Amino acid sequence: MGIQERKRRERKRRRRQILVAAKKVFSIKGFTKTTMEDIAREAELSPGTLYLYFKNKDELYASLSVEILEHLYNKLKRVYVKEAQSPQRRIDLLKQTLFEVYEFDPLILVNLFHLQSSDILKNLSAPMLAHIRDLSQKTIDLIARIFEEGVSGQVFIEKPPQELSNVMWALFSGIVLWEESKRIINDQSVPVHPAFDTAFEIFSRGISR
Amino acid sequence: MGIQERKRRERKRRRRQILVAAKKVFSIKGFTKTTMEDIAREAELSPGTLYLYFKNKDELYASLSVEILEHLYNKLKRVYVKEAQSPQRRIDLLKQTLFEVYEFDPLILVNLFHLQSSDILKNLSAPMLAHIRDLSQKTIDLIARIFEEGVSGQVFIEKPPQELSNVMWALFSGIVLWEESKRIINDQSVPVHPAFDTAFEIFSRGISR
Amino acid sequence: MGIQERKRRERKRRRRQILVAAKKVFSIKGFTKTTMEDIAREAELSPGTLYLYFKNKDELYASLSVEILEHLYNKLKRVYVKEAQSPQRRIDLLKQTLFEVYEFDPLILVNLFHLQSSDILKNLSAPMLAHIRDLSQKTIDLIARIFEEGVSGQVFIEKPPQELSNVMWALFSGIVLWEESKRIINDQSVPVHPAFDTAFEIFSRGISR
Amino acid sequence: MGIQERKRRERKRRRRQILVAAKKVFSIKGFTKTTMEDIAREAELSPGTLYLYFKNKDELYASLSVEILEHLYNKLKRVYVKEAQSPQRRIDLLKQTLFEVYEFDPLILVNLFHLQSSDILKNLSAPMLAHIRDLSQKTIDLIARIFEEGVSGQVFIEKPPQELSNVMWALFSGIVLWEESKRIINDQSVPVHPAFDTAFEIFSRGISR
DNA sequence: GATGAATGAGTATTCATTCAT
DNA sequence: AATGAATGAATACTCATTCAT
Repeated sequence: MGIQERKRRERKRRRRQILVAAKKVFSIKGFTKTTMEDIAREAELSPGTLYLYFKNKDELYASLSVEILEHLYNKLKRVYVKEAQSPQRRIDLLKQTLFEVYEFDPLILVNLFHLQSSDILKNLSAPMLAHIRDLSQKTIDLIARIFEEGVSGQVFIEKPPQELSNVMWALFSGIVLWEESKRIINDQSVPVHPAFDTAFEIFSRGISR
Repeated sequence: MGIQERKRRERKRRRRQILVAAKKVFSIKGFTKTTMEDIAREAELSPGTLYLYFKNKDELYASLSVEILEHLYNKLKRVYVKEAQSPQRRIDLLKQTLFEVYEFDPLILVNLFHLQSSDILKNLSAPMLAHIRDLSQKTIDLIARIFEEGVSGQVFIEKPPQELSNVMWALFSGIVLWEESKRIINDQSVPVHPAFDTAFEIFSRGISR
Repeated sequence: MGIQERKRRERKRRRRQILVAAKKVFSIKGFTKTTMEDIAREAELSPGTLYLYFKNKDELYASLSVEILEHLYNKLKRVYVKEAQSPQRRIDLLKQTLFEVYEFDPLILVNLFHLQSSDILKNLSAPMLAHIRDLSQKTIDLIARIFEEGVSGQVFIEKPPQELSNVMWALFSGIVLWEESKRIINDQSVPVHPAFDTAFEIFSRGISR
Repeated sequence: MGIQERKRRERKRRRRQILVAAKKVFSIKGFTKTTMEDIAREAELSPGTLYLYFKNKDELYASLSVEILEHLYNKLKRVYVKEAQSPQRRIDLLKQTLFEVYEFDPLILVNLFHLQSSDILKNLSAPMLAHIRDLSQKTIDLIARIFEEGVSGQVFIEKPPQELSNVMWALFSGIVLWEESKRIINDQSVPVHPAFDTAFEIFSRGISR
């Protein structure tokens, strides 16, 4: 292992060290209330060092979400690549992958939504921004393709798009997600209401017996 | 109408004037970048006046979401109250109500998620906080009840809770919502991918043909 | 006196209060070592207040020089305007004016040189920058005209060097040097005004034909 | 040549390499905006190395001016030393020398003025400071002597103003101004050398008896 | 009630300087 | 000698909030 390689690894280790500290502090104090000094202290580094690895606070914050998105995308690629798999099997793997991501960071949704706010996006470097856009686009495409193939292979029923169904579904699920996020943030053991198991089905299908 | 009453109305009018201005500025500049002076200017009032009607910036921001939640809850109450209605009809009214709310403020989801962040919650007055908790609990209960009655009346199929299905569903829908929010924020007419119409169904039911 | 007028005066008084404090601290500690808090403390105001009257530290610094330039220009205008005066008399008044400026702020040359540095110029607002350029151009033009007319009218008479001539010569040449340094820094090919060839002679010798 | 000698030369070469880089970057970005890393990059060295050759940023900056002052002083010494030369010839050589310095660094006046600011002087090491004071004193003395002897020997003859006289005059007066500004800043009662009363006349007119 | 000038606490960011390798 | 990663002190500037009028 050359000296170059050793340095590269050392650098990666530091980056990780900072990200771990940042994730911890952000999830406790929230984005605004967290100071760069808080993170530095948690990482046992000086404030200045943080800026050797991340352009600014926003970019450090965004990097946390990017990490998970990358993980998700790479996992999904592997799900999709294996030719032999049936659409049904792919759905199962998709679910499993999503759950893994969730276990790694239960706040992923809250963070992604916050990342979306113009507050943060405007301070990111162009490459970082492009990377995020590209990554989320490819992830969405991949997920969509899994379902499309199921439909075209006639394994899944094709359901004609319903007027506004997506938006309404999004609103409905958003409200439930909001409940869910309260549970996560406050770390209370209040489960989502069980009635929603049925609700999701009905609402998204627009079907009843 | 007594002088007391006139004052009360005047006071309500001012409050509304501020909320309208706040909503406008917040949705353009985001929470952090919006200053109290921005809002004051938009409302054609002085900064000091804002504090006669709202305890602080966080409480002003939260009030916007509370307004919509109150609107949603009141609508849903009316949906539920009418005894004669069938569960199916109630679902339809629920969808319609949600869409109304969406039209009133497409950013509602983003705002609710932001409100959830500990950043803001910690600055709210106790009564305000209690009000929000109460309101969201009652709203969720109401929605749940609509589905429960459909199930107990055997109008809807009862679906046994699947292990983790809620969480996975939330993750999946969260990612799609994230896409949707990009569309709203950037005001582009990129619709959610049509494949998701089928995806929602499959994913939430865990069922295929 | 209306309320408007009273406010305008109050505002002007505050501005002056800040400038006086700034001049004092700057001349003791130099530009870089002086902090905005130093100035605020000296002016018995809070740091934030400084920014209600000056866009930033650079603009506050520049305003000090602008003030003197304005004073100089206005004095010189009066010198020039009185039609009946002889060129000789105008030279005397010019010397007197320069000496007044010197007495008001002996550091004027150093400040003008520093102001000239790209460090500061780049942070000034466009109007401020334009004002400075305009003011210095007009001042230089005015001085040049005084000598031109004396020469073309062939009215100077010889006199022995006067006491203080060095200081006055320094002030005069400093202004021309300032012009020259601008030329050097901006790499523009605007030569020093040719009238100064004669001006130097007359000014330094106190002699004319 | 011993190993000692080789090392000494190598050391000098590095020093020069740094000064060349520093001069280039300082003249582009100005003192404050130039970082030590900028200079290191330009010199193709590491930041740490700069500190092996210069105590700190201020001392590096000052060294640039010292270099030129040394050059000027050495040249002038040679002008003066040759006994046989006439005062007139000495004036010509003085002019020529000043112009050389000007060509080497047109920003010399600006730099000297900046060096004069208390900002920088306070950070210099005692020997460096003494060296600067000594050097400038001796340079001024030398120039003064040239004029004194010309006057006392009654040997100047009249000449018409020469091309470039403005620039040369500026250089000359700049040095005196620099002296004058030191006096002002340090509040010392060292008057400008009286010989300059005559010097100004001769130098600016290009005339002698 | 309304104002808006003044406040001053709070923080992201920079960069000269150091020192282990 | 040279490196350059790490340091951490230093500070301009912002803006939510207050309060005398």
